[in-house]
Amino acid sequence: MIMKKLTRAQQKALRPIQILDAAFEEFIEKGFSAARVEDIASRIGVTKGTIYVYFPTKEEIFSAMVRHIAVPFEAVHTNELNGSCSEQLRSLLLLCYEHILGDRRTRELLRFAISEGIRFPELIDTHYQELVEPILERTQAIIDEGVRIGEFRSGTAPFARVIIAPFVAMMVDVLILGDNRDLGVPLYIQSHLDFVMHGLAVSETSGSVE
Amino acid sequence: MIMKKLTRAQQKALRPIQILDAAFEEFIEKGFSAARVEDIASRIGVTKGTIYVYFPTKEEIFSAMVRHIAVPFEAVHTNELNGSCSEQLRSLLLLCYEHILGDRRTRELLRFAISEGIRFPELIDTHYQELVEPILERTQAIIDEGVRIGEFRSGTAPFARVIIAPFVAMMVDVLILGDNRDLGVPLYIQSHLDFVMHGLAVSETSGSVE
Amino acid sequence: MIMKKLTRAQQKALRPIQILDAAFEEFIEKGFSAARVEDIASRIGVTKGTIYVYFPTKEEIFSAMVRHIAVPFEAVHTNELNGSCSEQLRSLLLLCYEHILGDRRTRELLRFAISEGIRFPELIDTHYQELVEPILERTQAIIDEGVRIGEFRSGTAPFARVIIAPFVAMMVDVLILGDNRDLGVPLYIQSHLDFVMHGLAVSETSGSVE
Amino acid sequence: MIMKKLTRAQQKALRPIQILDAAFEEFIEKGFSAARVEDIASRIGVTKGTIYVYFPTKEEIFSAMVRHIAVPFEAVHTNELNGSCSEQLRSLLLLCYEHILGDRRTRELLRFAISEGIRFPELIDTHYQELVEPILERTQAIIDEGVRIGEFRSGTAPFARVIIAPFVAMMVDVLILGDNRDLGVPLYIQSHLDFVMHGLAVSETSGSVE
DNA sequence: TATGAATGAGAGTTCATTCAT
DNA sequence: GATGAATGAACTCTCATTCAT
Repeated sequence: MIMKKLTRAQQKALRPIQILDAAFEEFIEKGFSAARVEDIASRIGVTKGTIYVYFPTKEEIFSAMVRHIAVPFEAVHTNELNGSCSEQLRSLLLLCYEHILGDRRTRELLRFAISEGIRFPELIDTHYQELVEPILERTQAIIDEGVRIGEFRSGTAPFARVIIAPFVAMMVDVLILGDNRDLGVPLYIQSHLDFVMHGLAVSETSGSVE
Repeated sequence: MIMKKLTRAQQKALRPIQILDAAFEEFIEKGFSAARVEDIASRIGVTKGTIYVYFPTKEEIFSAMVRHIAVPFEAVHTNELNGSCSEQLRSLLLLCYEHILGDRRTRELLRFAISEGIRFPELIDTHYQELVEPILERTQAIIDEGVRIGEFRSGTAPFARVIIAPFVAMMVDVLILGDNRDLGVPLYIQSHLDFVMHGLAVSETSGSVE
Repeated sequence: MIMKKLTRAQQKALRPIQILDAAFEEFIEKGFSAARVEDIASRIGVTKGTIYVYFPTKEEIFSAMVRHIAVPFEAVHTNELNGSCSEQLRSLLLLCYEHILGDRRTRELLRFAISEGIRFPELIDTHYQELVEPILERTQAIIDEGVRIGEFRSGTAPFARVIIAPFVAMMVDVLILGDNRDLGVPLYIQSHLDFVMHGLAVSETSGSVE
Repeated sequence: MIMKKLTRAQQKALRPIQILDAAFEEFIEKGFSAARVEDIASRIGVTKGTIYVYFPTKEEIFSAMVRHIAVPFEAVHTNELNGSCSEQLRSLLLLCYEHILGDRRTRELLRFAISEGIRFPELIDTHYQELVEPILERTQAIIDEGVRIGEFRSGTAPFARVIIAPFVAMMVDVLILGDNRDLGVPLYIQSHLDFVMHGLAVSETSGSVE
């Protein structure tokens, strides 16, 4: 089963992906400027000259890497969400959390948007298009439906952003503290869901709060 | 009133601060690695050499700058919050929002924590100690009190983090998109507050939601 | 008549020549150092590797190219020159001018001698042996004969070099300005010939000039 | 009298000139592409970083060097030429020859025009403006006057270029062979002058030559 | 205190050359 | 014979840092 040697053609098709994966790690650790092309090369056991066979500049490596990791968060659209609107929203949020904790790529895209967005504006667009907007749209759709059928109370406009916010905040925590530390994620998620459900619920006693 | 010439002593006391302010701007725009000591110097009309009179290395400039901008978010502790727990929480959150929109320093500290935290671990500590923890503690205190006196429902533990989250998410948006774009902040804040109040309210009908 | 496919043997025999022709163009445009082996290859629709099948180093390509283009200026010896010595000289000079304007190879050899002669001393020898000396010898022979039979006046020694000089100067102009610009060549040639004839003529009034 | 140490200010004013002089030598020996910035630096005992304090790119060093060496050949205009037109022309040509043999700068400018003119078009302009045109203009002026007063015969138009040509051809010889070889310059000059005088002389016997 | 010329250790990039396919 | 992926040495250019003035 072990195939140490790939054919030339296989190797060639693989190289750009290997490079971008290696670049991903280096850029995360060092940032764009501090990352060295040679270190990217070392990670996959080639010399820096090889990198330049596939990409003309370090900038291009970075941009290509962003495109490489920014796979659209399709699950958010394709996943069939069942049950009441509450249940759908709950499923959607859980889907998001799984996505962070499992997929560094999407999470690190946020880091790049924050740290390199000024120099790579495309990054910002990519981040919003691939991650933020899909989630916001789906969320808002569920809320709207919930409000329409009377399952959720009607309220102030940009609800979706607020409802999604704890998920974003957790991404930030993971980015800063790393995913090996215990951030109390399960309890946090529970709290988030609990809160969302209460916040959206049609309640009689809430009239006087605001 | 115009004081064109400062005494030498004043000048001397001022320089480090000028440098750190200039460094702050450069590090935001370029990041630690890409920022040039010479550009920091240019911003205050001196030359490279002068910077090294006050700081031994670029690393030191960065660290000192972080300490310089990370003024503890004291308002969060000193401000007298009046009224019911709801009102106090509301005041606290509004205080936070004012803090983002008015004070780039605290906001950019978050950027540095995300972008340079790996290389400057102190940054992470600073960010949590100066910004995150004070807010969380005060928030939690209010919630606890609210629960104790029956104003808020009792719920799952890390409530404070969830309640603060929309504020964090907005910081991230401002970091990524800049503060000159219209991010719909007033409405967002209203939505956040509205949501928090409903989520914490003691409601009768919410029993079946989760 | 159309021969799209050459036999392998023909192809093989052709390649080195194709390469040297392509190399000639590249070396003219860029000079030895700046010319890229890959660009030479592109010109004939092959890849770098192919070049190295035929030539071991870039230096060798250059040297071989020089040998390739430095076809001895045989016309200058073989051409039967008829008529008086004046007429012969006139024919010889016209032959040289045709040679410049029609044949870039010889002309560019001069460029290489000037620009790369220091690093490729053989170039200098080649240039003198293939171009300069044949012309000088033939010229001097005609002059000597003219002087001997009293058709030309006798004069100072290195006449041939001086007589040939305008032709050299025109080569230089073409090298510098390119052969697409109008350099007034026909008139220049006329002037050159006119001048040579007067300069060599046995005159009575010229005694006092020097 | 020996001053090993110059003041800072003196040193600084000197540096660019030192660099350009060193660059001149390197560019002559190696050509633009093959010349190394580090070698230019070594020649004046500094490191390559120093070069970049004064010039932003190698291209700029080259261009600045060309401007540096291309001092207009003013002697050709300012020198008072006395005597008959023949004598003036003779003096002018001798002036040119002195200029080649004494001043490498002007001579090497011709080499650069030939070898790097394609990539640095300004070089060509400079060479013509600073060297070629001044000589041609002055020469033509003398010829015209000589013709006007009947000292020279009238002839075909671009006489000046032809008359100057032997001087150009000798420059080329020196460029190719170096100025340490014995090129028989004195005799060549004598022959050139002799030829020019005969070629321009008003002669009775020359009618049948062309 | 401030300067800025000089340094030198890199970093990005290029390209002649090799060699397995 | 032809390819082109890979190499690695070399080169240009950058910039944090030093230090004499």
